[in-house]
Amino acid sequence: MSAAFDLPQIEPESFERADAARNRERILRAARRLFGERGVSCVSMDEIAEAAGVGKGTLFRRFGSRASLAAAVLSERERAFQEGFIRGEPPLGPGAPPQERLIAFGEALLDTLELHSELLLAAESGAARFAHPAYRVHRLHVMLLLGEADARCDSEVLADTLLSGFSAELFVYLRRGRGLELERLKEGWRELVRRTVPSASAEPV
Amino acid sequence: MSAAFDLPQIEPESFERADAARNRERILRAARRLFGERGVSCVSMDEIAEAAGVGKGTLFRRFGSRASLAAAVLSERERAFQEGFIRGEPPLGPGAPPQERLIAFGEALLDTLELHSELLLAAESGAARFAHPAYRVHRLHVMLLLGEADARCDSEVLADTLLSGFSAELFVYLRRGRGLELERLKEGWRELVRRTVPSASAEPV
DNA sequence: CACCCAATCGGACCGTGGTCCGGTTAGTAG
DNA sequence: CTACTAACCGGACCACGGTCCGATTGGGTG
Repeated sequence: MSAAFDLPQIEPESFERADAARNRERILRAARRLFGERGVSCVSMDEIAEAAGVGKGTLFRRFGSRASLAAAVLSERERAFQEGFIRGEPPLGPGAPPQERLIAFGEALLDTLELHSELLLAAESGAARFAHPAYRVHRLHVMLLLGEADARCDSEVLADTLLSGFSAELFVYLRRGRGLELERLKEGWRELVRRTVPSASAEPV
Repeated sequence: MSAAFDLPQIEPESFERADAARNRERILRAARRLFGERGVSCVSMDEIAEAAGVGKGTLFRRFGSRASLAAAVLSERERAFQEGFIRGEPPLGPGAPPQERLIAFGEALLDTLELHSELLLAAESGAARFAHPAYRVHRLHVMLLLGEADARCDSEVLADTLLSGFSAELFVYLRRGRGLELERLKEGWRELVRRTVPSASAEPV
């Protein structure tokens, strides 16, 4: 069922020269440090390159764009998160009814946003969000749960629509701009899922 | 009920010198023309300024940012749209049950996106979307309809969540990136509203 | 060890969105 | 008509993300 799940993670490409690997590590370390010290939005790519002791060309060759670098910094956490909802314990992982898993999934996304909204904001800039492999994994996961719960819906469209509520931009607006509590957002998500997705105990057609 | 609706539209600020007004018009005309001729994303602010016969400083003083200029170009259409759902005919305007109005509202948003996705993409860049007065009007409208249909929900959070499905970025991704038909998106929206918002004929608590 | 070439490096370079400030002008008061 | 000032004008200027290409070097081969 949920096989074929060897994730398109962002990895060191096939074979990498020793100096290239060393530079990737240096860059990631420098980025993590500067982002942590001064806030993601206050660090330029030039500064990261300099702090890493590396040319700007190298930085962009390795990571392609600012958004992509931010995503790379987050990739460890993302991998753990994916592990959690693919092979972890219920209700996030397999075993619980799909409605509950969906609720847990959204709550976990909100927790991630709460911790890393700045980085996610950078990572999603432009249309980068939808291009990123992680988004496809999330979408597939939600689609499967939706299909499991209710075969009648257009799970493809519904999955993207539901996920759009977890954009970093919206989160920052609601949380910082409007000052809403995290718990309130979670309750909103629970309520939305309860209304949208039939629970296991509901009518079986 | 839905009084206090004198919209915070983007207007010529209070009093404007004659040359300032002339320049605003020139800029808008030039922007509309260039956007139409070459595509929004292929026109720089420098080019607009030059085509309008105006300095760059003037352009930015008038419109503040690229996003804001794009929004101004769309403001006429937006005003007509607002007219439609505030004072127009049912089912978009007042008179129809809230569930139907909500469906019509979303379909109209999707039509606007279909026609102007490029401009909207530019207008929403950054967090500009939530800052724009038009967004607040849309949110208020959805909140009122939600409250009318079902007092028990957290209409504030739900309104923002539902509206997030109409971001230009998501639309472009679904429509161009994934090639989904417009009608399919509309059907997805209808289905979502049907599930989320109780119809008039449903249980009145 | 010497050779070689593909991969990598780094910093000069570009176009962009956005800011700044000295000079200019519209509109008013006398 | 003149004088005055607040608002406006324009283009030089800045920092940033991203590209390019000549110089360099890793590391396999004979």
